Amino acid sequence: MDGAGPVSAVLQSERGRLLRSGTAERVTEILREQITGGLFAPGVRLSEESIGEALGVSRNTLREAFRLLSHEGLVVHELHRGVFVRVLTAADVTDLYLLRQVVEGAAVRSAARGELGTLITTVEQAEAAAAGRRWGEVATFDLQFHQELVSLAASPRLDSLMRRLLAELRLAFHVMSHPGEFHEPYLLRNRSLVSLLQAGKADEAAAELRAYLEDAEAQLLKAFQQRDAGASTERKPQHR
Amino acid sequence: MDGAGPVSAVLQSERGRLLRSGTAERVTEILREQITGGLFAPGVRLSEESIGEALGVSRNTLREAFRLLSHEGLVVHELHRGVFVRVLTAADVTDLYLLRQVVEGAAVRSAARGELGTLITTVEQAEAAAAGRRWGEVATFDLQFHQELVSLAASPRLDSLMRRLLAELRLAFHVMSHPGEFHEPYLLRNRSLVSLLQAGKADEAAAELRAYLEDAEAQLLKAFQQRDAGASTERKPQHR
DNA sequence: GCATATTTGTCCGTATGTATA
DNA sequence: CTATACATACGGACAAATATG
Repeated sequence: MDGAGPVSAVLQSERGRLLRSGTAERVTEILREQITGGLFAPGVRLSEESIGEALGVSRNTLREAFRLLSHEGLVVHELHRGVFVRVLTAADVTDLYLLRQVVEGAAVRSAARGELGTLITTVEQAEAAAAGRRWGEVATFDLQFHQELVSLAASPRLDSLMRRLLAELRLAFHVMSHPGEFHEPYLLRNRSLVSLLQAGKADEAAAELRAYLEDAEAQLLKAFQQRDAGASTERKPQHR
Repeated sequence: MDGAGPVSAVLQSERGRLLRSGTAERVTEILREQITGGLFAPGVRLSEESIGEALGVSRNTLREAFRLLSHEGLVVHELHRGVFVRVLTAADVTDLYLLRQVVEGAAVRSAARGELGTLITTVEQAEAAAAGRRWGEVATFDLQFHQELVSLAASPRLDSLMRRLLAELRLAFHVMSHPGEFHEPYLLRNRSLVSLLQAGKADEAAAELRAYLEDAEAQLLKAFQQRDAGASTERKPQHR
């Protein structure tokens, strides 16, 4: 056997030991990482039996994890059909970037000179990764930068909202041919954004952010248009 | 027996018939209504056995519903201790109103003259309820007004975010002696808000909204301070 | 501090209904 | 239309942690 797919047996080694945060939570984290990481392609059905067996958890526990992921929007639950990795549409991308504008915009305005140290560190890590052409790390640090940007607002709910937003966005990145390189041209803007924040120029920082988001959205939408244009001719059974 | 508490046996009559949206979803809706409606006091533990028996569902199904409610912030899941109705703090109130400012503010700005018809209707329903001193309806229509305000932004994610925000907020309202009357003084502001929107005066509408939120937050915080001040002397076992 | 009872966490087996080949 | 696969939901079981006396 062992044809369980991309699901690793991470849990197996820890099974039977004392559980710090509950099996369902850990299963949720693992699946979230697998989904946002692209190991499960959008539209793929997540079988209760195969995944449950691969992770060594019962279907009951797995279903609890599915409920959480469904609430986060990473999977879609269809009654009596199962859960499927979310397939984002162009409208979803537009909506996600509207949310980013609202959330990050508010954070920038309220973050006139907070603790910018971690922000600067992250920018430099991203630049170093880009210099080494490690695109995967570039993407990670870029997203981390914007997460930290929101954290300046010191709002727990904005933080978790942003975390979920970025998780969904990672689903969108996978429609592009080179998701990692996507982030590279925006590093300069991240840099100038922190400079403006350091100088206390909140309005200009907000404008810089808006430009960043508009360009990124446009670039993503272009990739989606290409995908949707080729979807009619190619055989890509969306799962039905 | 029948000492199952405030949980009605709504499900019982429908059991066995075809289920349109899954038992777990329906249990979630029922419990959400019971919690936000105040039938379960904040801090109360939701027993799997008693509630499962009262609703006529198995523990597994109930636990799926608990996961959803936990993700919405209405209940808190403590490992090996169970789920408890969320007890909001003053910091939570501040955070919730920060979110409201961000979300509703964005909606007002982007909603320069959308479809204001439903909004006006809701304002008038609220005013009629206030005239009849039906405070429960006043509260319902006031919240509905703000939900519809956000819907002007035409963003599915902002809509669901606002819905969850207001559900959490209803938890906060229950710390006041007369939660219903709380909303009455703000109806005039809702009215003037739509007038400003109709006139296309987006900036003034945003200012009116801000004043609304600041006053409401201050009033809520005052109630929380009274609660916290009396909490030390009275015996109110927070569940531990 | 200890022994006991209660409750949650997790798994398993199974019956039923729904969707799909 | 039938058959098969799978999700849905239930109920029982046991271990582990917590609450109680």
